[in-house]
Amino acid sequence: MMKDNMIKIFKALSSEQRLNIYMMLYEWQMSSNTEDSSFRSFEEGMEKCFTKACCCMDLSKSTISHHFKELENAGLITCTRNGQSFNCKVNMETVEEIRNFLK
Amino acid sequence: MMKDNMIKIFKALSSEQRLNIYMMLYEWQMSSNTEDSSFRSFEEGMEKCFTKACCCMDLSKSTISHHFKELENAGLITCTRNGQSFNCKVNMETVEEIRNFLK
DNA sequence: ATAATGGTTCGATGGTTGTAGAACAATCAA
DNA sequence: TTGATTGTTCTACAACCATCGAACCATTAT
Repeated sequence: MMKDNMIKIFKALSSEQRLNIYMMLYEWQMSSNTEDSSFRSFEEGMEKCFTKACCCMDLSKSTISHHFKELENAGLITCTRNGQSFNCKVNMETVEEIRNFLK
Repeated sequence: MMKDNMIKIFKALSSEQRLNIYMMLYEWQMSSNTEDSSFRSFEEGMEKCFTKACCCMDLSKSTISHHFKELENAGLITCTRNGQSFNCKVNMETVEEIRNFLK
């Protein structure tokens, strides 16, 4: 993993709000994997995570949109449009690369 | 590990210069462990790392001092005064805690 | 005592970032 | 078609941050 990427990643996780979003996504993803989600493949990712995030957090839509883009740009999550909203999934490979970077 | 600590840590590592310093310290520490350092205990840490950092980086002393403090404040390194200069060591426990935070 | 060395602290400054709101675009429902 | 829902983009602003130089403090050497 290039150093510049690591900087982007650390920067993305260094904002309280972004870390909140990331942790929420992480936990939603974990729990949705054990719940009844047999109709939805893992690849599709969590549904309506933007909307859910907006409900949980006291921030404007534009700000939350901005934060999602930062997380995506850092490679921490991947978002795929699905009609009006989008689905989103945490990139476990990136998490693993951070762990490796830290020896 | 508290979330607030993680934010501090990520913030500390999200600056290019600070990440440079941290990586230098890390590598100095690793190499000094395998070299002839039989007279110096591990606990004492790397000697004159501030001076060494000043030589390697094109930044003013005050800026480098500031960055060292940020790394120390985040718990990533520990500095102990030794006369005029100080010794410094990377906190491996903190690295391990980041790895654990990332599942 | 005086000077030199190694870091720290302070104040200023320019750049970056987090945030909101308004206007917009795209999709869906009636 | 019209209106509602979901999210994006733009502009603006305040807060924060990286950086420097100067003045400073503490330790060591002369």
